[in-house]
Amino acid sequence: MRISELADATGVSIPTLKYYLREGLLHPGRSQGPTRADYDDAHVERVRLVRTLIDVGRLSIDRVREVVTALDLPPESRHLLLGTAHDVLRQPSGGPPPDGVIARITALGLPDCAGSPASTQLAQALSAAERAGWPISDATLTSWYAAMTRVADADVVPELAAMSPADALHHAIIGNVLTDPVVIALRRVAQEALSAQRFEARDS
Amino acid sequence: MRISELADATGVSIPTLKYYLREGLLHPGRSQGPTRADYDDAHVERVRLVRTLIDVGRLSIDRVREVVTALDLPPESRHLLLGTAHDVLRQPSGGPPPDGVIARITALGLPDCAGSPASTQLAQALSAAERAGWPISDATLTSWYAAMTRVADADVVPELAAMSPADALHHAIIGNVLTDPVVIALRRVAQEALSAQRFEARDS
DNA sequence: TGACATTGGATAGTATGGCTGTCCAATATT
DNA sequence: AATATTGGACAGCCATACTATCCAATGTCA
Repeated sequence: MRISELADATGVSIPTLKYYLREGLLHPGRSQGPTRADYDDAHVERVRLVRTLIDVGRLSIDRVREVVTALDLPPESRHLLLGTAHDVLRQPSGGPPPDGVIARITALGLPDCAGSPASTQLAQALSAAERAGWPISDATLTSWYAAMTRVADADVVPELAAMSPADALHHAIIGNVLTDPVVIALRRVAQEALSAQRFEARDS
Repeated sequence: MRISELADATGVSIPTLKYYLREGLLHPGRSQGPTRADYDDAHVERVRLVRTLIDVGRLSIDRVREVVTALDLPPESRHLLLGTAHDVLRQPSGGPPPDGVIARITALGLPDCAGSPASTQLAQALSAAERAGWPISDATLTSWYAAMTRVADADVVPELAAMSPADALHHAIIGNVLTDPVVIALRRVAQEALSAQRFEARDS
C-alpha cells in the first residue's frame, strides 16, 4: 500500500500523513527503494487511532505520541497497563497532586492503588472543584463511586486477560476515549429527566 | 474597584482582562470619567467563572461568550434552562445529529425530551463510538443510564427551584464543568479496583 | 502646582498547535 | 520518452489565546 492509498483508506491527506510520520505518530512504511515505501493494515489502524484520539479525545499531538510510544512498548503487568492507559488520558491542566485531598480519598475507603494515575486525577479534580467554590461532600463522593463502579463493570471485561499487552492497552485507551462522552451525555439526559420529574409539575 | 485591583483579586493580568472586555466576556465597569471605571464583586465572580470554564472545562473563548450571553439573558422556564446549560457544554466536534441512533435511544426508553441538547450529544457520542468500531450494546447503555441517574440525583437539588434563572443556570454550568472530571476520575479508580480484583490473583 | 503613575481605549505583535504547500531528485508507469 | 508519483526536507499558513505598546486624560501625592 502506497501513501496515496493510505490517504484514501483513512480519509487523511498525504501532507497530514507525512506530518504524522515526522512527528513519530506513525511508523515509516517498509522502504522499497528511495522513493517507494509500503504501508499495511497496521498503518490504517494506527491512523484511525490517531484521528480518534485527536477528534474525540481532544488529545494533543504530544499526548498522542505518548500513546503510540506506550503501545509500541507496553508494560508487562496488567496492573501497570491500566495505569498507563489512565496516565495518557490525564487532564491537560494537571498541576501537582495536592496532599490533603489524597488523604481524604483513602480515608473514604476508595482504593488508592499507591498514587495511581486515576487517584491522582481524582485528587486534582476534587481540589480544582474546591478551589472554584464547589466542595463535594463525602456522601456524594461515595455515592458517585458506587455508581461509577457499575459503569466500570462493563469496562473491565474478562476478555482482557487473554489479550496481548498491546491489544489490552489499545482497548483500554480507545474504550475510555470513546465512551467517556457517552457516559457524560447519559448524565445530562438523566439530569433532564430528573429535572422534569422534580420541577415540571410546579414550574412552567 | 479599579482594573488593577480586579487583576489582583483574580490573579488575571490587566492585558488579559482588557482582552476579555474586548471579547465581551466581561461587562465594562461603571465608567467614571474617560480614564476611570469601577468594577465590583460581580466582575470578580465573572472572571472566576471565565477562568474555570477555560481552565477546567477547556471551553473556547467563543463558547465562553455563549455562556455569559446566556447568563445575561437566561430562559424563563426551568426546563429550557437546563437545556441551555447542556447546550453550551456540548462537544466541540459535534457534527449533524444522526437519525438512526436517536430512534434507538427513544426505543430504549430513555427520555428523549424532543431532541434536547443532552439527547443530541448522546446520539453523537454513540455514533462516533460506532464509527470508530466500538458499538455499545443496549444492555450496557441501559445499565449505564441507571448508574448515571444515581449520579445526577446529586445534581438536581431542590434548591434550584428557589434560585433566580441566572443563578440556576450558573449553578448548572459550573457544577457540570467542575464535577465531570470527578465523575470520570471515579470511573478510572473503579476500573483499577475491578481490574485488581479480577486479574490480580492470576496475573503478575 | 507640578511630577509621576495609572487608567481606558485602540492597535499591533507573539507563541503555540496543527496542519498545508512547495520543491526536489529518484523512480514507476505507460 | 513522457508523465505521474513518491519520499523527504522545509517553509508557510491559519486559528486561538493571549501580551505588549502607545496614547491622551486623569488622579495622586509632595
